[in-house]
Amino acid sequence: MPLNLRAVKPLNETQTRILDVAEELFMLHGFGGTSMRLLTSKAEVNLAAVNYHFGSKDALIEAVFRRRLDPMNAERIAELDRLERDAQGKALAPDAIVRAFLGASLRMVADESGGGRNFARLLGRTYSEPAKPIRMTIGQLYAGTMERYKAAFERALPHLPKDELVWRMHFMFGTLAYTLAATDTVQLIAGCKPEDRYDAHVLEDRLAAFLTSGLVAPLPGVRDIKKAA
Amino acid sequence: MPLNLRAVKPLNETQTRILDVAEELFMLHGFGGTSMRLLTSKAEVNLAAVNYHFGSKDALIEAVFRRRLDPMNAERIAELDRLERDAQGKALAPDAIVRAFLGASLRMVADESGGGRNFARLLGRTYSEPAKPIRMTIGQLYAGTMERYKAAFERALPHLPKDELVWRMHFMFGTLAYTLAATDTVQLIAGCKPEDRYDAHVLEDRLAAFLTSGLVAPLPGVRDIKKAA
DNA sequence: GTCTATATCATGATAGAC
DNA sequence: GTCTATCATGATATAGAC
Repeated sequence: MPLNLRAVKPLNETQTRILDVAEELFMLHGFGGTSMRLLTSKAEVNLAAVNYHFGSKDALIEAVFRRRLDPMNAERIAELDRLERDAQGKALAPDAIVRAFLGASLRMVADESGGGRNFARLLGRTYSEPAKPIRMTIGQLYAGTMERYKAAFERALPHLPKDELVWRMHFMFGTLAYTLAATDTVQLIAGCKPEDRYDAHVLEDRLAAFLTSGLVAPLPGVRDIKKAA
Repeated sequence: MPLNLRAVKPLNETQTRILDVAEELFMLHGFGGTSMRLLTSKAEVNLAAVNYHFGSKDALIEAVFRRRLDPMNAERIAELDRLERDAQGKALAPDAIVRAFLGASLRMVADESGGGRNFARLLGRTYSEPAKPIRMTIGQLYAGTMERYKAAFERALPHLPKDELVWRMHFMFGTLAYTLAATDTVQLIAGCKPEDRYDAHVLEDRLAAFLTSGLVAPLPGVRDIKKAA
């Protein structure tokens, strides 16, 4: 699936309904597990409508991601821009960078309408999607954002070797992905009060405390020092 | 798929070959994306062999997991037993518990033969598997181990509220799952030296440093204190 | 036990009437 | 734009010869 760089076209009501149902069913059953028959019947559109409006199932998958991911990454970049402007050339605090990165995802989890929440879970799951074209499409949508955040972290953590930073950012993505993918499960296990279950602020505090500590952790001992020598 | 509590039967060569190919193809293409035709032709067994030896595709999936997960969890429990015996009643260090938990997974990544490595990636991916029966099967195979580790962490981190601990353990699983699932990717990105790419010790040091810091992190500030009040 | 051949069904996509 | 009908394909599972 080649990456489509065009801006997302305005959508009519049928297209919106298809996208909404698609992100719910993809989240529940995966891409392969969601048939066009189920999708179109749930969306109350004709079986042929997906092919008419999007061209193919693969193109529909891409449209589902681009509808939310493009604005989400724009938010992340804008937030980093804002922080760097305010810092007037000083390096940012790691905690601030982490929160800037988390914010856009967690606001999506908190989305009252339900659509954003479905997408957040779908997105978390897709980091470990088996189908390579899908992983690559998502990867390309993220590439620019990743470079910006990596540069910010390098300035904030100058003592950290580059490869260690890459690993730690990877760990951070994993934590976030898994949290998005399984939000409902943990919240049940942890016995959250119902009103807090989708409170983005509480979740952001928990994640930021854990991740910031991990990112700024002292370097691993003997074995790594031996490597560095 | 109801959980099968029988011990895994000894396997003949055909069954072993089917399981080996299955874990590779499931890792590469997912469960739904792997057809019995591809699987049996790659394993050089007859199309009917899977149904003859395992009963169905779903039963094969369960067999793939039980073959490796049962011994892996036994290792984790044994390691915790050993640590607690040596500590003679004192609470364990968080770092030691983390390493005990990681060890079994990372030895699997380091498995020279390749089979264990395939399984590790498959396992990482399966934490966010859409199909609920599969998630539940895996969850049940883990349940006992989880309880033991949770109890150990509670003793090691007595100041940590229970629900915060559950979240942080969840974050830990996410990091590990994502690392297992995407091991090849990061190691390429991070530019590891080829000889270190599957060095379980180096990876354990990196993960343990990150995760231990996250687990023992100071509690999140204002908003969480407000909640506790 | 192994294999061939096949039954049965569901899928994604499309042609063509309206 | 929407719908019905249908095609070609590939899936799991099994019956029955050897």
